[in-house]
This record gives sequence, structure tokens and C-alpha cells, in this order.
Amino acid sequence: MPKRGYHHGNLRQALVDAALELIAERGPMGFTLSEAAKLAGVTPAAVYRHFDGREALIAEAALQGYAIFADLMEFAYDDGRPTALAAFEATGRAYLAFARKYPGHYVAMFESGIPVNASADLARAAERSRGVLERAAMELARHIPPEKRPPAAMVSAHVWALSHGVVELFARGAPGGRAPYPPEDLLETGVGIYLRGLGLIPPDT
Amino acid sequence: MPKRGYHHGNLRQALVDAALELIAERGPMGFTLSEAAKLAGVTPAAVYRHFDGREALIAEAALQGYAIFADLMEFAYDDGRPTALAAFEATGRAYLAFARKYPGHYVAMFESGIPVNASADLARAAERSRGVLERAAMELARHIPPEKRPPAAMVSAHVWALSHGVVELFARGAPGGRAPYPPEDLLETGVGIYLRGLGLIPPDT
DNA sequence: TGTACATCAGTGAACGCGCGTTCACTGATGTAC
DNA sequence: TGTACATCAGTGAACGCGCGTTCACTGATGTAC
Repeated sequence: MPKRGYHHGNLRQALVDAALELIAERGPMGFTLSEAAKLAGVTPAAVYRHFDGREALIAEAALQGYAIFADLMEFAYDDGRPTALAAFEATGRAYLAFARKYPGHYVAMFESGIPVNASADLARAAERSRGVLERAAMELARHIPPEKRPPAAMVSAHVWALSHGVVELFARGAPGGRAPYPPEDLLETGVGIYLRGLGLIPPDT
Repeated sequence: MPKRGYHHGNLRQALVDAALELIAERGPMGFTLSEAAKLAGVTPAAVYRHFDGREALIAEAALQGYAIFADLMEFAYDDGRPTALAAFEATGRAYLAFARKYPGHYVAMFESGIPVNASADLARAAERSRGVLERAAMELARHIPPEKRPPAAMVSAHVWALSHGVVELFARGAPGGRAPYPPEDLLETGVGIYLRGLGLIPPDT
């Protein structure tokens, strides 16, 4: 829709997209409201028709990110098919894929310092995405004898932390020098060893 | 040493300390050169006697961080005593302890976007700290039968990623809501399960 | 011990700049008749 | 189909502010004799 001229057509979303681009490029603190406006082809003052300010703009970006993220995770989990184990691993891979494909959203969600309870919508969206990973962990844990079964919330926290660490350290500019292995491999092998530790994969495969 | 008056005495370090405080409080992008100068009780122009600019100041903070970090890791590793396993676990704990005790340094090192190869000194300091974890992983791996032994660099990357993820997600403001478990416990259990997966801890303990 | 002088760390005024935010406005779009 | 009017998204000028950076300077400290 090449709506040009005085009225923009869909400035609200254009501003979010501009913010995402700038966030991905320069970090959550590395851009200004005016830059986002300029990138969207609009005067800084126009932003105030749609957002209360910079914070609100980032919050909207994070919100959209959580929605996409949750959808992706749910799709990958696929209600636990074909097996709880395979579905769990797919969820981990989806995490990394999301971080790769939507770097702006990822940073807005996890590095912008925006608290999840900044708004009810945001809290709900974040809760939904966390829920998928936790459900995957819970289904998986059912295959462990109860007396040595760690809480599902703990398992999902472990995998989440490992995934996040891989993204931050090895899937980006990488502060620790270049990545020794492709991030995908690192996550795959890491989760594999972890699942062996839980007794969910036979030790000799 | 209450040196007051026209000359500061040790402005260079005072500026680094001020920067660290501001970084810990507001993130690597959340402070200005002028603020750091003011916090050190000095005119913005005075900064240029000691640093080329904001970047150089942060780089110095990161450099000092890497030095402390490497020392801490080496101390915790203690040349593999009492056992390779115990020393490895101690190293992981030291990682978390460092992040807790030196938040400004930690952020300057891993979240400021300063590339490690910004200077030779920085690269060397970063290399030294990474070396400790890698050596710990290598010693540990010697207890695994060679044919199923993952490369030491991979093991250390796994543990590093897990530690970093725990720090970022659960040891701070925490984007995913409040931490479900204390970060120390999360790392301890996570590493424990991982080491079981490597066959380094018997599966029934 | 005292005096003259060199050194140099930090001052303070100045600059140009881009920021966030406000405001009355303008002109494109949609609707009623 | 045409005309009059209401709506409202985006303009552009204006503001005060704090930033980074420069510069000639000042005054504390150290040293030579």
C-alpha cells in the first residue's frame, strides 16, 4: 500500500519497526526517539500521536516480540509430538531460531531493562511464552522416576539459561572472541548432555 | 589519603570507579562522560587528561574486570585441588560470585558491546580468564573415556553459557519475572545434572 | 632553609549540536445531505 | 454527483537542556640551587 503524502497510513507499526531495526543495530539504549521517527520518515512530534514516549515504544516492541516468541515456541512444541523428548528439543531450537531471526525483538524483550510487569498485556504475553517451555519440561519430567525428578520449573530455568547464554555469548558480536562452535551445535550438544544427566537419554548414545 | 583541593591525587581510578558505579546502576549506555566526571567530583574536561573519551573509560573498566575475574577464577580453581571435579564446580561458583560482587565490571565486560580485541591488553586479560575455565574443563574431561569425550572447549562453552544465562535471567532485575530459585542453586543443580550427563558423577547420587 | 622556576592536573567559559516535548497549524480523508 | 463540514494525523517552529569537546588559564606540587 504505497500511501504517501501527508498521512502515513500505518505510522504506529512503522515506528515499531524502525525501533526494532535500531535496537538490533545499536542496542536498546543506542537510539533516540527522533532517530526512530526519522527512520519512519516522519517528524519527531508525530510519535506522540501514538506513543507516550521512548519507553512506551520499546515496550510495544517487546510486547510484539513476546507474542511472536510464544507462537513460535508453541508451534515447535506441537503439543508434545512426536515424543515429549523430541518436542522438548525442538522448543530449545526454536528459542535460538527466534533470537536469530528477530534480534530486535529479542533485545527489546531481554536486554532493554523493561520490566515485564510494566503493563498487564506485557506480563500476560511473557507468561504465555514461559508457560510453553515449562509445560514441555513438565511432560518430559514425567519420564523420570518421581523420587529423583527435579521440579519442572527448575528444568525449564536451566534450559532457558543455557539457551540465553548461548545466544548472548556466541550468537552475536561475542565478547569472548569468536564462537568456538556454531551456536546451534553448542545448544544441541549442551541440551543433549543435560538430558542424559536427567536419565532421559541412555548414556551410551 | 584525603587529598583535597585543586589536585585530585588519583583521578584516573576515581573516574573508573565512578563509571563502574553508574554502569552497575543504569547499564553501559545509561551514563554520560559528564556524569562520571561529576560523580568523581571533577569537571568534564578533566577526564580528557586521562582518557580519550567515554569508550576508553569503559574499556579500562572492562580491563580491570577481566583481571579481577581471572584472579578469582584461578583462585577458585586452585590448580585442580582437591579433585578435578570439585575444582571445576568451584570455578562455576566463582563465576556467579564475581557477577554478584562486581556488577559494574561484569556489565562492562559482557554487555557493553566493547569488542575484546579493542586493545591488546584487553584481549590478553580476556584470554587469561577464559583459559582458566578451559583448563578446568580439560582436566575434568580426562576422566571421561576418550571415545565419548567432548572437546574441552565445548564443555567450557556450555558451562560458561549456563552461568551467563543464570546471571542475566535470574540474578538481576530479571525480565522473566522473579527468579523461581536462587541463582546459586540454579547453577549448582544445572551443572550437577550436566556433569551426570558427562558420566562424571554417578547417576544415582 | 629559602627562593625561583618548571611541570602539569584540573578549571571554567565557550561552542555547536541533537535531544525530548509543546503548540498552534494545515491539509488529507471520510461522511452527511 | 457535488458540496460543506468534521475529524484527526502529521507539520514545523520553538523552547530549554545537557551533552562532548576545545582552549587558554591557574594554582598546587616538586625540584634545583
